[in-house]
Amino acid sequence: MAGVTDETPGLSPEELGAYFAVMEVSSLLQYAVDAHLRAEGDLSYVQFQILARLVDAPDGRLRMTDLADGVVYSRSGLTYQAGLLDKRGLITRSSSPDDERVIVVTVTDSGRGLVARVLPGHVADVRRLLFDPMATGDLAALSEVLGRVRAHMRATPPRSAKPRAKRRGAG
Amino acid sequence: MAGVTDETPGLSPEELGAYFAVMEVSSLLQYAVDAHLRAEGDLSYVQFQILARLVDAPDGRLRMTDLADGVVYSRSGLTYQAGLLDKRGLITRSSSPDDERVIVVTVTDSGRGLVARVLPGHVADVRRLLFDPMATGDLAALSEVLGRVRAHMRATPPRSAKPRAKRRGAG
DNA sequence: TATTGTTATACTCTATAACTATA
DNA sequence: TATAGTTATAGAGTATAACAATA
Repeated sequence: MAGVTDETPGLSPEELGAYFAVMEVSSLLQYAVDAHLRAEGDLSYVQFQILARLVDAPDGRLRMTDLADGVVYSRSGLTYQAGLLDKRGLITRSSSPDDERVIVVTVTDSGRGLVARVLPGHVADVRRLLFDPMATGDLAALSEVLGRVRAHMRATPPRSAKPRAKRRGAG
Repeated sequence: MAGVTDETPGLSPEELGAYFAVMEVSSLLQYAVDAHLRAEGDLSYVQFQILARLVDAPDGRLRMTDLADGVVYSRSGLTYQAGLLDKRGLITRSSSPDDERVIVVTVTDSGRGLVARVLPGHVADVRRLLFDPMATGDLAALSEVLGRVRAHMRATPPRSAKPRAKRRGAG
């Protein structure tokens, strides 16, 4: 892409390289991690993220909306995934006493067990691919840079952020 | 995930944070960029990558295999995407005189035009999301760290790296 | 036989819109 | 009316295996 046009705006060669590096590293990392999760636990990365969030939540419970917010996907997409996890006995769903509209998702022991089973390999993958090649100070540097970027991203809705049934002001 | 088990091996809280940051940043970045490409040029990120690679290649030509290697996907997946791009007149495909098995993919002027048209916005997205929030020195630091990681990844086949065509041993 | 690429096919995933029900 | 979630459905994308053709 370096020579696309003579007036390619904006990105210096270094920036372009950094951008490509981010995308390639994350792509390969996700590919490897996803493959491992599927092989070890028959879980997609999304499913693993859902379970991991639940395992980390107080009492292992979260509302559907909380999960949807975290995993970015649409509500119907989450319903689909939750249906699969439910069918496998990895989670349960029950309506909340406080608000009958709300569905509370809870990880089952089986779900916890599965997470515990795939986690070591998952972590090992991440370590091998992401952290092993790093030099001293790299971790701190990466954390700081990406921390800043992430904070900025979170504060800046993508543009056409469609909070589905939300968004009232702010056109 | 911090408290998954008492003996979660491997990753320190800082490493876990960095890992999550990498995945979240890349995910949001790709989501935003993909949305822009679709809106501006009716191109998926994968399709854009194919075109961008071609635009950057000598004479705007690459073999199918070269493209498949770069985009990671399966050969049939590339054939599918190439079919879509071909149908839209953004690329052409012709067999190589050197090796009749080989299909050479070439970007058309139309394809170049489309890339040129969506590139400014694409670049602007990347700048806004990835580089604007960075502090002085962040770019260099990120490049160095991820450069190392990427080099390591490239040198280390994921695992059962598909030998491209077949696999006979290893079940 | 090995390699390049296509095709047929089945499947996973995601998004949209319509719908139910609760608040 | 607004929110939480589901369902119906349709479409994009991907992987696998069988296939044809060339080396």
